[in-house]
Amino acid sequence: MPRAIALVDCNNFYVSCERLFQPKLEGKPVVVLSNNDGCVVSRSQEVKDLGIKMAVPWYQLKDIAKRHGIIPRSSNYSLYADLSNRVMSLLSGYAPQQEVYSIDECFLELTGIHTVHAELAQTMRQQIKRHVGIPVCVGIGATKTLAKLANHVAKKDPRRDGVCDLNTYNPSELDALLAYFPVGEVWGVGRRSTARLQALGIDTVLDLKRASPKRIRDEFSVVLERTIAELNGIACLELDELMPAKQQIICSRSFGNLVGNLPDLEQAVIAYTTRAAEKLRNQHSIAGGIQVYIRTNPHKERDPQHQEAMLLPLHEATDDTRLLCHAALQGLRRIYRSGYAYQKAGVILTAITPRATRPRTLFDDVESQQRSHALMTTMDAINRRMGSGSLKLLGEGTQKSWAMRRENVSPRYTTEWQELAVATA
DNA sequence: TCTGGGGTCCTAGGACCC
DNA sequence: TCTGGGGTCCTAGGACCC
Repeated sequence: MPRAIALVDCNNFYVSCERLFQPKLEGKPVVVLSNNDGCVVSRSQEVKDLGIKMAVPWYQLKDIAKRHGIIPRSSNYSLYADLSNRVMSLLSGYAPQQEVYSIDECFLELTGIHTVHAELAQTMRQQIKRHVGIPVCVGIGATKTLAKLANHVAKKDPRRDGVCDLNTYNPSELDALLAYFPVGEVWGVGRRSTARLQALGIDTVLDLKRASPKRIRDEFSVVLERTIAELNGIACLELDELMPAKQQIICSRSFGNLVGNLPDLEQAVIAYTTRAAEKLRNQHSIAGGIQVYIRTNPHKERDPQHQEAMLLPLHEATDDTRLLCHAALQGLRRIYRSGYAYQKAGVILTAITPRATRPRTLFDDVESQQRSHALMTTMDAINRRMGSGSLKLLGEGTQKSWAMRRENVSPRYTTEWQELAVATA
């Protein structure tokens, strides 16, 4: 029995979440926008049919949106995360192994499950539709890369009813299918590689499957070499079940309005560092360094441009918001230049290690470490109970001139008491 | 006027060591 | 004129993903 891996992927996930609580959006062209209502990050089928591409800036669509009545929604990540958890939890019951790959998709290990896989996949789809309300498609193949491709087929071809199992194809049927898809559809082949592959005459997925692994490795990378093996049914990528601790934690955001003065940048950097430190403590880690960066808007080519980053090593790894903020602010003050209109700032926690294995040194101030830990634990507990941001450092400020714009936001139906959806059946 | 955010992996090159 | 070689660790940057 061959290896069988399924990829389950939610259809137009964010749009589907919005529709769940606003049925009047059903059948209408809907987009979900990124922070600051900047770019399109999720499109309903109606919008895809209009030829609108992913990640297009919203302001460029104002005309076409008006003509076709496209409805914009600001992104609402707490709602999406909650619905994602429900979908993943249901799917975990279908296989001995599950890898949650992103907010809207997961891999399932179906090898050794002695039912017709396509039927099992239909059962999954129906159960998720009934119990959560989100439509999904399922692709099945001998490797992750083939499962991804199968999912793509399931989504594109309406006759397949949302499921495609490539393991049921014989070799020549499979190759015929692969010859139909352009090489850029393959997982791991991005824009750059697509152009370079085409220059070598590798246009379709089948061309890549038959390409010389050695040549591809020499001219591209080991990553693409592995992709060729995966297309040939040789699994190189295993399922990662437990989410490993993050090796870096990023918190960055574009501002709602451009920011020129240092105090506002400091507020933003404190807010981002606070968020990053919470994530760090959530995974029980400490960070050995923090990088801070700021940049002007690169799209405004005529404006004076400045972008700079600085990595601050900490002489002692920590998860203390105060110490991390202190370092981040030091860095910010050194890279900041007056006279520029900054559009974005961010912090990256690096050199992350588990808190439990923190090395002890002669100079450790154990008592102050314990005090710090107690304070942070209390702060996290209060924020969990009273709502994120209830307790924070003074420097973060309360008048956020830099905060993002969200003009079309829907309520957080499932995670905030005040915004709870009331059943009106 | 208005162009996202958060990650991973790989590679090349520099610093440093013996 | 001649200017080792091999190893490790770290960082920056590229490419990709959703």
